Amino acid sequence: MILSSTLRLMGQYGYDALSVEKVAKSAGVSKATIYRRYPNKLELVLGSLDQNLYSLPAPDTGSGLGDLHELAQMILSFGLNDETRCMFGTMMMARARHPELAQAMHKRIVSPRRLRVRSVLERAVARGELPKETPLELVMDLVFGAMLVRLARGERLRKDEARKLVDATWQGMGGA
Amino acid sequence: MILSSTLRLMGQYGYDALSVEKVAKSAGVSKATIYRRYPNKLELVLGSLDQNLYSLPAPDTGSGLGDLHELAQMILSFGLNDETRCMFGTMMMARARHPELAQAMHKRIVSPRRLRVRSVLERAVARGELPKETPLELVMDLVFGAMLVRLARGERLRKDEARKLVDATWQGMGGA
DNA sequence: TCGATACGATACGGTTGCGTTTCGTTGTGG
DNA sequence: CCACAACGAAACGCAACCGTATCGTATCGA
Repeated sequence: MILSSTLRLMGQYGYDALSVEKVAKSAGVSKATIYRRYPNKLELVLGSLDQNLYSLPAPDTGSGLGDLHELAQMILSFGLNDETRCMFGTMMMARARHPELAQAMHKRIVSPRRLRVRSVLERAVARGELPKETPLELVMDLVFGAMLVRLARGERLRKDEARKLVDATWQGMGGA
Repeated sequence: MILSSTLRLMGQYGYDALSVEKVAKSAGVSKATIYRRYPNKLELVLGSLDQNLYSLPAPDTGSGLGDLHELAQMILSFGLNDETRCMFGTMMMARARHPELAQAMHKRIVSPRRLRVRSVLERAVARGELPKETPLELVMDLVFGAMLVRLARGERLRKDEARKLVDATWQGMGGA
């Protein structure tokens, strides 16, 4: 409860504006209890990241392009909200003043999702749907990035735009 | 001096961790002087954004693809630093709790750059290098987004990756 | 029943920061 | 030379927050 409240409030306020008092009140817990379990605010937040790690389903439509579309729709449905924006903003800001936090957020939030997408792409390469020399990191950056930049601007990505985005990236990489 | 110091410290600390005292010390000015000119911290920051607006040069290599490469290299050289990351992080976080600030940052930092890229793309369409129905916003999101996501992860984009990125986007959009 | 452990409520000290106020100083125009 | 405006230095009240400490209570096993 403490950790999930922490995570939720992180998505609402970000690290700087998150206070242990808020977590305590939100979790229905005394502040002392929090400090008995976590030595300080940073460790509390790190703990909350360790506990609840986001995940992405692993689509398997039979074709790499189909899988990519599936993933894009998933992200579109669940990953482009205010909490995600706040999380990413916090991660970007944290890299300068709380590198530990930025690293943990990357490890727990970004990496798992990227691994999912990477496995989809690797399967596509193994099938011969994408050239062997395809720069997979770049493909992921294109897809994730386009969504992230929309999120940053506070504008919604439409479904047809997401489709076009994946198609263009796929074709631009020489996909079959 | 006040406004430029504010802008510089914004790129260093972000909005939350920016303090008027820091601005005063950095600008060699009394805190009272700042409050004589700006009613509060938010207005001070908004003023600093109005004063100094970032810009991008307008390349003209003769071909749309060449222009895009030029722009990408520009962004790569000057736009992917810690300050930019902090600014973007602040903008993303601000959208929830200081919409005014997020809007101002978008207007002063993001929009000018996007307009530059858009004019390059429109010229390419006019030349027939890109299809008339090309979704220009999406093209920009792909290019900017891929760079932004690298910035968010704290990883550097290599020059050859930037080239590949632009090439793939161009080809994916059916560019000539 | 008893002792240990965890807990909630609460207050505390210390720090930081916002925005205000006071007061003495500087400088500039008339 | 003087009046006035702008300024710097410094202190202030106020609030938020971090992390600690105190104390009374509840729970639970022996």
